[in-house]
Amino acid sequence: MSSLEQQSWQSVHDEVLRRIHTREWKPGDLIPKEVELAEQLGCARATVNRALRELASEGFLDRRRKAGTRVAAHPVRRAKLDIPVIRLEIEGRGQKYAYGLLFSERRTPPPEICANLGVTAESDMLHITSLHLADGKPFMFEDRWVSIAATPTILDADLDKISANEWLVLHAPYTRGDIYFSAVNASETEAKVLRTDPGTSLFLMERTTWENNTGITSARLLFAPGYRKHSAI
Amino acid sequence: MSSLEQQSWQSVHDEVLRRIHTREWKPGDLIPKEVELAEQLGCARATVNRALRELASEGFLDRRRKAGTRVAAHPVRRAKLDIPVIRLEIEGRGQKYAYGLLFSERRTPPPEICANLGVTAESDMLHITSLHLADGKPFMFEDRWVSIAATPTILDADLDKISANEWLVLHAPYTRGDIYFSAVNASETEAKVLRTDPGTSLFLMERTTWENNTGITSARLLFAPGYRKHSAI
DNA sequence: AGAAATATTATGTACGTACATATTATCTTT
DNA sequence: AAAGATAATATGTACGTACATAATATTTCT
Repeated sequence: MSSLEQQSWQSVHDEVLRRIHTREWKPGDLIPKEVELAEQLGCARATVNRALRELASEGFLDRRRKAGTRVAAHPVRRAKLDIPVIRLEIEGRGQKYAYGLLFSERRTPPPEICANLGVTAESDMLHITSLHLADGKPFMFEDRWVSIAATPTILDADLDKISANEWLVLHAPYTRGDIYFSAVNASETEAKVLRTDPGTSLFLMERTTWENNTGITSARLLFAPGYRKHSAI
Repeated sequence: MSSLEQQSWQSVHDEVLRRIHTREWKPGDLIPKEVELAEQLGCARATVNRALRELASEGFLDRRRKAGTRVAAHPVRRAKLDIPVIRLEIEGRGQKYAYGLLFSERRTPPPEICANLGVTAESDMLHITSLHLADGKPFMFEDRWVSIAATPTILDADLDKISANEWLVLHAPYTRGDIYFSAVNASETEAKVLRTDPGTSLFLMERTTWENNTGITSARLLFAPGYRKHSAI
């Protein structure tokens, strides 16, 4: 509002957000163009541009060349979800992390894994199941398939010492990934591993990652009862 | 790598990411400073700055003034989760949206809501339960508390026509919010509303929002069996 | 030697200019 | 009037310069 001296892109960001919040600019409204705002607020267009770009990426504004900038008609909130290595997630809660490899086998994948990763049924893959513990209690059950063609060095990794989860993050960065969150009833075996009862509701995270259209790994992460994933917005 | 003519911040972004992916720069490594990179890649420092800033916000780099820029030692993936209005989520799937108000009452909140929103037990609040349907089938059961002090105009809203979910997004923008994702077993009443069996595993989203430390609303969104929340990464 | 003051440095940001690009608006042609 | 070509325009981005800021490194003081 006051066009005093130095303006930072943060202050422009906050001022625009204030006008949206107070409904001075309503959803769907066309807001002044960058040059006008810069003049109003007493700063350079680059500064306004940075602020508006930020607000657009946060979902508050819709911007299009020539058409101008509008307040988002249907504000879509973009939650930022941190997906850290499981060890760090557990240690971040102040709990002691432990890990146990349950099973590891080199074989060809079942149909659903082929479909997920886009590989053939004859692919050379590593199938690993493991359990992550927090303060000695089962925390997460990991069932993972890794393409050996995409990451041959995983055969040298000592998966008794370091989890596939962590090894992959450090040695096989990916370019693209998918995550699905859902809820499932524990099967007999899942319940046994996680020391709970069959039928208990469990939080499931399914992750698939690619490096330039080459499927790397597909994992099914099943969390112990009571797990909650948090996100600020 | 080739320091030819025009360079865009995107190309710098991709080149740096390539060096991280190929482990030319390993986790923890200090990378060249902005001026050096700009020289190497044949562009202005501002361009390098934009690219590195982006990579830092994506979690690939850690940057500190004077200390320089390092490849993130523990890559934390930041998934971006879109939280649209339920109506749009359903329509986006190509299904027909419908909505029914189950219950609406003006009363004082129970202790857990007070704790969530940071309000007193004598607060004037609106308690609303409703059902969102996709193609005529129950999709999501919403149990919501709204602070009347924070948003008095909600008393004028016709909550038979527009859901509280959608009304609040359009009329009560918030500055801060929390989301928790988890899995729960359906209770008797929840199962009845969502037309499933008690004990079925359900995906739960708990949202609380504030406007400058004033609690606005706290909602419990319970999704029908089979629901999966997707996120690209 | 240890503490405090000072210099150094890499990132952070602001500004003005210039040009690119996507889209809309306008004008021409048929 | 419909279709196609052309002009106009708001955002997108690149660059160079200048200065701010935070953190580290160095020097000075006790």
